[in-house]
Formats: sequence, structure tokens, C-alpha cells
Amino acid sequence: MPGPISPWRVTGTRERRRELKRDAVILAAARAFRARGYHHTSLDDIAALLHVTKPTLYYYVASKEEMLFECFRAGLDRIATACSKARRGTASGREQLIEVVRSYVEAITSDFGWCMVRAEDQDLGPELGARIRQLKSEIDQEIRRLVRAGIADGSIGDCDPKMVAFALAGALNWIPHWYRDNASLPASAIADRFVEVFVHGLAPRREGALPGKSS
Amino acid sequence: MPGPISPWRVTGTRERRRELKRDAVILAAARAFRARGYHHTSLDDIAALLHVTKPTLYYYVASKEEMLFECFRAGLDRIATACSKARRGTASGREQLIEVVRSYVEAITSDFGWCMVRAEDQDLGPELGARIRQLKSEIDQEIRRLVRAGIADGSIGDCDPKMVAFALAGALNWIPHWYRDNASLPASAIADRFVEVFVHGLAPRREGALPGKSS
Amino acid sequence: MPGPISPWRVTGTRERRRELKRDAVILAAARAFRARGYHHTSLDDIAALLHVTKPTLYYYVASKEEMLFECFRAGLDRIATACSKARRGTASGREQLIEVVRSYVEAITSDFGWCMVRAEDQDLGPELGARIRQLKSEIDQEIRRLVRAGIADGSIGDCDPKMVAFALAGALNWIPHWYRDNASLPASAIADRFVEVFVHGLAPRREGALPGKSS
Amino acid sequence: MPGPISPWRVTGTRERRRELKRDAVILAAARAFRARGYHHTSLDDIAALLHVTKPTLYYYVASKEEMLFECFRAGLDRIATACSKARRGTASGREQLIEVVRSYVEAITSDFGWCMVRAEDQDLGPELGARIRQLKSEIDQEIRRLVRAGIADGSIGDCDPKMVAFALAGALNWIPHWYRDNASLPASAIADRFVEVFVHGLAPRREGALPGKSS
DNA sequence: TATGAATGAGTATTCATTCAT
DNA sequence: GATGAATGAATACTCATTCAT
Repeated sequence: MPGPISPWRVTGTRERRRELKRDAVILAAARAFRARGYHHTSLDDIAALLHVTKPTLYYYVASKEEMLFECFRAGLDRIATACSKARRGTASGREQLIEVVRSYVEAITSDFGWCMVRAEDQDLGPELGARIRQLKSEIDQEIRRLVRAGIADGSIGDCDPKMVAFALAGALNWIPHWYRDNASLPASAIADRFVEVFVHGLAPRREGALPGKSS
Repeated sequence: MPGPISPWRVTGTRERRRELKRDAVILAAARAFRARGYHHTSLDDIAALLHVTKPTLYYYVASKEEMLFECFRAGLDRIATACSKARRGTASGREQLIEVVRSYVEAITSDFGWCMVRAEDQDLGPELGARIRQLKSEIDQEIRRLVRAGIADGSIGDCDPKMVAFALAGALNWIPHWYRDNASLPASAIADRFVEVFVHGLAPRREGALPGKSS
Repeated sequence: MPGPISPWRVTGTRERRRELKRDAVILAAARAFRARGYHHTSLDDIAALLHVTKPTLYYYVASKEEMLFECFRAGLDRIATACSKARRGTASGREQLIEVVRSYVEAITSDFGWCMVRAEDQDLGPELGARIRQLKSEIDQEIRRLVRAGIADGSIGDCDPKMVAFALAGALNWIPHWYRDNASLPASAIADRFVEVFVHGLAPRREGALPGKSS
Repeated sequence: MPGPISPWRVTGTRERRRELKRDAVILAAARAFRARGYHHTSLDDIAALLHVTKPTLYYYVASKEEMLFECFRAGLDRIATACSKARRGTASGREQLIEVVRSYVEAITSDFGWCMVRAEDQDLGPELGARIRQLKSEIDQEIRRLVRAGIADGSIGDCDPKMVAFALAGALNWIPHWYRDNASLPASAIADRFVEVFVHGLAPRREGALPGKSS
């Protein structure tokens, strides 16, 4: 996943080349932000990662703020996609929720995961800040919806959907705080453990208890 | 909890007054950081909150970094206290863990909660940064220990203590992201819901299942 | 020697232009330091001299300290060059020493003379401070060497080379304290007088020795 | 000469006690300035040397500037005294000049020597700055006068009194740059060497020449 | 006398951003 | 497309100085 990211010197249609480079800028930004934090990352740092000079960045991006926004969005989009994909299925609310968790873990361990949860929307102006908050809210609502669906179809026990969504999202969003690319469990294993906890809880399961689908 | 915080013009022994003022500086910093973010808070902002001039802050604190450190510490100390208090009991691992969760929620919804989890230790020099990381690690270890104790005494089912600790801490640490002093459930209620989820999971409980302590 | 020093708006290769501008920054700093003293000179002052804004200075120089260092070095280099040039000759030790004095006076009446002797190496960090002290020491050693050479070849009478070097260097280094570009003797005349004093002393020269009324 | 300098806790008439303390403040300042440089010495530093707090200093001295002024003056006074003392004698100009040199060396190796020559009158306001410049000028004039007297009475050869005064003062004033209390020759020995150089010059003395008082 | 507390004024440094080339 | 050069704005920190007690 790391590797060289500078597509300067690349071929394709003008349009395509430009797009590739812009993506590379965003990705480099995401990595730098993750490594040093947004405020401790200067545009020079990012430019250096791309073997380019600072003003060049402005050819692809309007401002540092926009970089952050795009990083946010890249991360949030993955989650949102995960959510809507899960919803298209016909499985029970619980099964759909589990599916979302799996995709969520996958997404949040990516390069953009850090930005998604650690970057502060304080750093975005009111305009972009509002858009990000909107995206975050949609994901939140989606999770609550799934919980409610589960309660409705009997696959989830009685609970407070809002708090459950907060607890679940919190556990997932916290991953970038401790996840290390090379030193942590693979995303799928993390997801397994999380599903286990959230589905069955910590209380010991008694004989003949729920035939959960824990892997 | 908010209210006036400036103890300028207050009485008491010199020692005591100085201590009060220093605490007020830290608290004002914590609130400002929570409201605007660390990097968007200037010392002038904090000074203004206290109706004092900037250099006065330096009379009580060595640097902006030290302010952040003290905020960190104020929050972490509460959690650490909660942990060690819980451990002193003779209850089962699970009961102790639940107790920690309750105190944790109480602590993290305080003014210092935000700093504790959102402030980046990137902003601390190597010296102070290391100390914070140490404190955080201790809390993490403590939680894992309780999980293991619960597994050992049978009050907690088989699980991966490390991942469980991450999930639990994540859910708890995420609280400052959504908690609003006046608009959210009271801390005790949040704790109840969280305990419910983490102890019993989302799967519907079968008749006559665990006699949990759900409220 | 004063004259306009801002090469902003000048031509040449990019490399060359940059070099010229950096030199201009150093020179402007030297003049400002000489006029107002290091600590009373703000970067704004220097920037104003160059009709440039403050951050521009940082494009050419890393810090105010570096400016001072370069001023130091510019002056010391001239002296060092004078010393080594003199030594290459085959003249007697005394003649070489006299040659050094002439070049020394020339150098120390330059714009950088003041920095060389009046700026305190206290103002340089340990790193740069050490380098400056090293350069100063080399010049000192060089002068002592010439004195010793003179004693050896008989062109200089018996004396304490170290103290002679101190006396000589002191007289020369003091020049910036009283020298005024427009109001003092030209450098060569100053050198003549100094050579006269140091070579023959104050005692009247006469056929058959002085009827000194030595105590 | 170093030793403890704080006379707080001392007896005597009120007047006398105050005077002693003021002197101690000036001396502490002189030492601090010599050790760290004027601009790198804070009033806290000086107060600490005296085991006193900063505002206390203001009870004895009007400002940091005044401290510097008094240090200047303390040094210059010693020189001036040396000059006028020498002049009272009936010896030849040369002998009087030699006497001045001896006293000068004695004075300039004192704690105040550094301030006298290294402190910049830039740091004094126009008022005090002018007074210092006046004092310095008087000493300069005095030396020139002695040189002229020597020329007149035949004890000094033909020369440019102004340049000779500059050379001589330079050599003497430079002493604080290299003099170390514990590691250099004693003042009297330094004076001997300097007198030797300035009286007889570096040129080897011819047979039967001056029966100088070389050590 | 001495001090704890407070402050006003000043300054080096950083960095996102712009623009002529 | 890309860059060298320049800048405006912002901010942490220092310190001499004052004053009520």
C-alpha cells in the first residue's frame, strides 16, 4: 500500500493524467497527515513526497483545506459505500450491520482512515465543514437505521439504537489510533473480533446459547 | 459545569490562590481547546477567557505545550483513578470492568475529556509526549487485565482481551466526539447503555437468559 | 563603500542572482548591526534596508543567527586570507607581519569589521559559536607564528609572542571602535602609523641610544 | 575577587547599608554582564546572584540601563583616576604614560573591565550614552596629551599622537577579550610586556641601546 | 524594604498562498 | 505545467517595568 506514489512522468490522455496526479496529491496528503498530523504537515512536506515543488500542488488543488476535505471524503465515501452496499442485501438487520462492520474496518485501516476520524472538521471552513458533518451524519443515521431494522426483524435485541450506533462507531473509528499497518491483525481479523464482542457481548455464553454466525 | 472560571479576585492563602489560578488556566485552556481545537486556540484566546493578559499565563505555566500536557493529564488521571479504584474491589472481573466503564464515562464527559482523546500527542515534545503515551498505555493495560481477570473467574466469556479492550476504549473515547453538555444523555445513562451493549451484545437475549444487571 | 546594496531587480543567471541577493542580505545585516548593534537590529530593519519584506530574508538565510555568523565569517575570512597571503612570501618575519597588518587594517575597516570584533559570539549557538572561535584562534596562532618566525630570523627582537600578538591584535581590532568611513585616515595611512609604532616603539630613535630618563 | 557578593543582612547606618547594597547590585550586574553579555542577562539572573527578587533591584537602581551605566562608569573611573594620578607626577611624558598603562591594565582586568570595553553604548539612551562617550573621550584626550608631552620633552619620538593613542588604547581595551582571571598572566606582568612592546617596538634593539626596564 | 503578581511592547519564525516567468 | 521568488498574516515567547501589599 505504501510504495512510490508520484505519477509525475506518466502517460494517458491529458484528462487522465491530470486526474491521476490529483489523486496522488490527495494520497500523499493523507499519508503525511497521518504521519505528522494535519497542522504539523506543511505543503512543502507533501510536495517533497511527490518530488514536486509547492506551487505545483496548487495546480491540482485549491488549498490545503481542500486537501484535507478530499481526504475526509475519500475515507467517508468508502464507509458510505460500505453502508449502502450492505443495505441492498436482503439479510437480517443484524447480518447487514455485521457486513457494514466488516467493510468499515477495511475502509478505516486504509490510508484515509486517519483523516476520517482524527482530522478535525475545525480545520475546514464553514462550507466544507458542513459538508463533512453532513456525510458523517449520514453514516451515523445509516447505522442507526440498521440497528432499528434489526430490532424490528428480531435479529437484534431491544436497545437504544442511538447509543448502540455511537458505541459501535466509536469502537470502529478508534481503530486508526492503534492500528499499525505492519504490526496489527489484518482488517478481517479485527472485524471478526469486533463482531464477536458486539453481537454476543462479554458475558459468557451458556450452553446451547445463540447459534451466532461467529466465524 | 461551565460557569465562570476566573478566580482572579479571590481570597485565601497566597499558596492556595496561586494554585487556584493555575488550575483555572488549565481549565480555561481545556475549554478553549475543546471549543476551537488546540491549533486554532491562541494564548490570547485563553487569556481573554480569564480576563487576563497573555504574559500572565506564563506566570502559571511554562508554555502552551505544558497547558496541553496538563489537560491531557487531568483527563487521564481521572480515568486512571477510576481504574485503580475499580480494581480494589472484590467483585468479579466483569463487575469491576463495568465499574470502570461507569467512571470512565463520568470522566470523559468532563471538560478534559476532549483533550484526553482528541488532542494529538504529536503536539507534545518527545519528553511530554512520552509521558502521555505511558499514561495511555497504562490505562489500556489495566483494561486488558480486567478482561483477563473476568475470563479467569468465568464472568467474561472467551475472547481476545486486546481487541476487546480496543473496542471498549474506542467506544468510550469516542464519546467526546458527540457528547454535548446540555443535549446528551447524562453520563450515568450513557454508561448504562454502553454496559448493556458490551455485556450482552446485540443479539436478542433468549428467555431466562443471563440475569444481567440491566437497569 | 556604502552605496546602494539592494540587487533586487538585477539580471544574470538564476544561480548568480540568488547568490548576489544572499550576499546583499548579509551585507545589509552587517551594516545594520554596525549601525545599531546586533540586538537592536530587527529583521524588519534589515528587510527595510533591502526594500523587501521580512519573510523574504528567510528565503536566503535560515535565521538571524546565521546572518551574524556570515558577517563574522566574511570579516574573519578577509583577515585569514591576509595572513596566509603574507606567509607565502619569502620576506623576513617582521616584513611578513607588517604585510599582515596592512591587510588587516584594510579588512577591518570594511563593512564587516564591526561584526568581526564587536559582535559577541555569545549570540551564536554552541555550534556556530565554536566555529567562530576556531577561526579567531587560527588568526591568533598565525600572528604568533609570524612573531616567532621574526625572532628566529632576527628581524624581531626578543619578546613574548603571545603578548605581542594580543597587543597587536588588540590595536587592530579596536579600529572599528573609532574608525569612521568618511572622517578617519585612509586604511593605508592607519596601517603606516601602526606599523611605525609597533616596529620602532615610542622611544625616540637616535644615533647612539636614548638619553632616557628611565627610572 | 569573586566570592559571595550579597550584603543583604549587613549592619551599619541606614545610609551605609543602602550604599553597600547598591554597590553589590552593580557588581553583580557587572559579573553577570561579563559572563553572559548584557542582552543575555535578565534582571532575574542578577537578582538570583544576590539571592533577592527582581523588584528589589529597582529599589537600588532605576533601570537595567542604569546598571550598565554604573558598570561603565565604575570601569572608566578607575582609568580616569589612573590617568590623573599619573599626570600629577613630574616624570617625563613617557614615564607618565607607562604609569598610566600599568594602572590601566590593573583596572581593566577587574570585574568592570568587560563592561567598560565590550558593553555597547548603543544600549544606553542618548542621555547616559552621551555621558559615557564623554568619559571615554576624556581618557582618550588624556592619553594623547601624555604622548604630546612626551614628544615635547623628548622622551617620545616623533609620531602621530592620535594614532598612537588609538593603538595603545586598543591593545589595552582588548585585554578583556582574552584575559581569564585564573589562567592569564597577572596584570603587572601583562603591563610589563605591553610597555616593552610599545616603548621599544618589535625591531631588535641594537647593541648598547636602551637600558630599558625589560623584566 | 521586599515581593508576588501582572503587563505592554517587542520580535523571530512559520507557512499557506500568489504570481511572473 | 511547473517553479523560483516573494509576501501577509499570525503567534508563541521574553523581559523590563510597575504596583499593591
